[in-house]
Amino acid sequence: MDIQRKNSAGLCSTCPIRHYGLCPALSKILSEQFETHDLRQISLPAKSYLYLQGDLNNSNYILKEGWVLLSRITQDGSRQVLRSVLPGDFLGFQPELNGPHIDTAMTLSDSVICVVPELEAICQTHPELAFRLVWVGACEMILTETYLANISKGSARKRIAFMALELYQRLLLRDMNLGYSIPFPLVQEDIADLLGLTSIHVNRTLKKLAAEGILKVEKHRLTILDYDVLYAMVGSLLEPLETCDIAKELHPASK
Amino acid sequence: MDIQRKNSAGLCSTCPIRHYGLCPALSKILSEQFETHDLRQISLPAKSYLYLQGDLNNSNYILKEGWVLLSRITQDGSRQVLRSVLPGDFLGFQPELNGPHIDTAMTLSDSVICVVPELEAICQTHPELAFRLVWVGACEMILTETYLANISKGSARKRIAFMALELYQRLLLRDMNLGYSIPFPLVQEDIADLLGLTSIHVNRTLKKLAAEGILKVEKHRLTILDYDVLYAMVGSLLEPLETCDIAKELHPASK
DNA sequence: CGTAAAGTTGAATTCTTTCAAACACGGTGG
DNA sequence: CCACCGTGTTTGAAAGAATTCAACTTTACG
Repeated sequence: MDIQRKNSAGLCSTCPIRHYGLCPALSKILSEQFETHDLRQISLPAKSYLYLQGDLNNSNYILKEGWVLLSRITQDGSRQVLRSVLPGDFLGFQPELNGPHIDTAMTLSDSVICVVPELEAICQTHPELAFRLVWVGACEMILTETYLANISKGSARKRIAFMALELYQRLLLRDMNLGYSIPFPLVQEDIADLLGLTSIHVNRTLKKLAAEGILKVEKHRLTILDYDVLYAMVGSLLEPLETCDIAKELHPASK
Repeated sequence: MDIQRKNSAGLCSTCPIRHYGLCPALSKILSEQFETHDLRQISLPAKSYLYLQGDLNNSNYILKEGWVLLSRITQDGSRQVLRSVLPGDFLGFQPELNGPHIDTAMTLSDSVICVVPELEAICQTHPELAFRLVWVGACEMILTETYLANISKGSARKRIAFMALELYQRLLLRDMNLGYSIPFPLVQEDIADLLGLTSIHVNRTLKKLAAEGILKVEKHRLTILDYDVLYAMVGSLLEPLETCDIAKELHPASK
C-alpha cells in the first residue's frame, strides 16, 4: 500500500456549521456550544486524506464543504469504498474512540471539515445530543444496508442506477433547486470500488446507459437523462432511505 | 409476497436480561430499571416473525435466546438478509421510531426476546445509556460494513469462509468454551440470501469446502475443520470487528 | 508540450446463475 | 407400518455476467 498523505491540514476561522445534512441538530448544538470559541476547521484539497486506516490521531468531524469517501483497504490491496460523505454528514466515529481508525477518509474534491472535539464529553453535558447521534448512526446504517442489498443482488446496470439516484436524493435534501445534473467528483475507479465492480465494467455499463439515454457522466457531472427509467430500475430500494429525511430529525415527533 | 406470521407471541415472567452480546451495559441498566417490574418477554418458535417490513407496532428488543435474521424484501420478491442477530444483540431500532418497520425479523430457532419499552424516554433519564446506544450502533455498522466488503469483492468461497469465521467469533464472545463446532440454524437458502449468492451455488461451494477439509455444515451445526486456512482466506476482513469486543463496552476507558 | 491519469475497446477466461430434474429426510395421516 | 408430501439438498448442462489481460486513445495539468 503506497498511500501517502498528500496534503496537511490548514486552520480556518470560526465555524458557522451549516445546519443541513445528516446532523443539523448536532451541528446546531455544536455551533451554540462553540459560538464564542474558535472551532477548528480543516481545509483539504481534492484527493487528500483526512485520516488513514490505522491512524491514531482520532477525532470526529462534520463535513462542511466537499465530498469524501470512506474506504477500507483489504489485504490483497483492493479498496472497498464503504460510503460517500456529503456536506453536513458526520464522519470519524467508531467504537474505540481513541483506537486506530478502521477506515480511510479521502477527499474527492476540495473540502472543509469541522473538527468535533471531545464528543463523549459533549454528550454528557448535552444528553439530547447523544440520542441525536443514535439517530444519525441509524440513518448511516440504512444507507449502508441499502448499498449492501444493491451490491449483493444487482447487476452492474442496477448498481449504477442505484448509486445515481441515491446521490441525487441526498443532494436534493441539501439543495431543493438541484436540477437533474449534479456535481460528481468520482472517477470510474471510485465507482467501481463503491459498487464492487471493475472500472472496466463500469466503463462499459456507463457507455451503454448513456447510449440508451438514461444517464451520463462527463466532466465531473452526472446527469440523469431519464429519471423514470432509473426509478423503475431501483426505486423501491430507495424507500428505506426516505425515513432518514432531515425533517424527521428536526421534528421527530411529526412522524 | 406470501409471508405470514406463523405464530403469535407469548408472555413470560420477569426478565433477567443476560449481560452479554452487543449490549451488556444496556441490558444491565434495563434490568436495574425494571427489576421490580415484570418486563415483557416474547417467546417465538423457529421460523416465525417478530415483526414484518411495514408493520407499525414498533418496539425495540434484545434477543435473549435463539437466532434471528434481519432482512429486506425487494420489489422483485428476492430477499436480502441484512445481518444475523445473536443472543444479547439489540434489534428493532430505526430512525423513525414509530414509523413502519423497514426490515423483517425472522427467528431461525426457538427464541426468547425481551421488549424494551420507551427507549427514548429511558435515554432521557439515563444519559449514559444513549451514548451506549451510539456505541452499539457503531458496532452493528462495522459488522454490516464488513459484510459489504466481503460480498462486494469476494468469491463464493471467500464469502462463506468469512461468514463462518464471523459467526464463530461472535459466538466465542458469548461462550469462551465454544469448540470448533457451532450451532448453525441457517439453511442453504439463508446463507445464499445473506451472502448474495444462489442456494445452488452455496451448495456446490459448501460441498467443495467440505471435500477439502476446511469447513462442513450438517445437522444444523457448522464445523470449522481448518481454522488456519479459513483465517488465511478472510482473516484480515475480521480485524475491524475486533474493536467491537464486549470488554470494550464494559471498560471503555481501558482502550 | 510532455507526462501521468483517466477513459476506451476487444477477446478470452472464469465465475455464477438459470433451468431442470432427482434425491433424502422428517413428519403426517391413513 | 407404510405411503405420501413438503422442505431442503444435490447434480448436470447451458447460458449469462463480469473479470482479466493487453493495448490504445483521450484528457488533464504542470
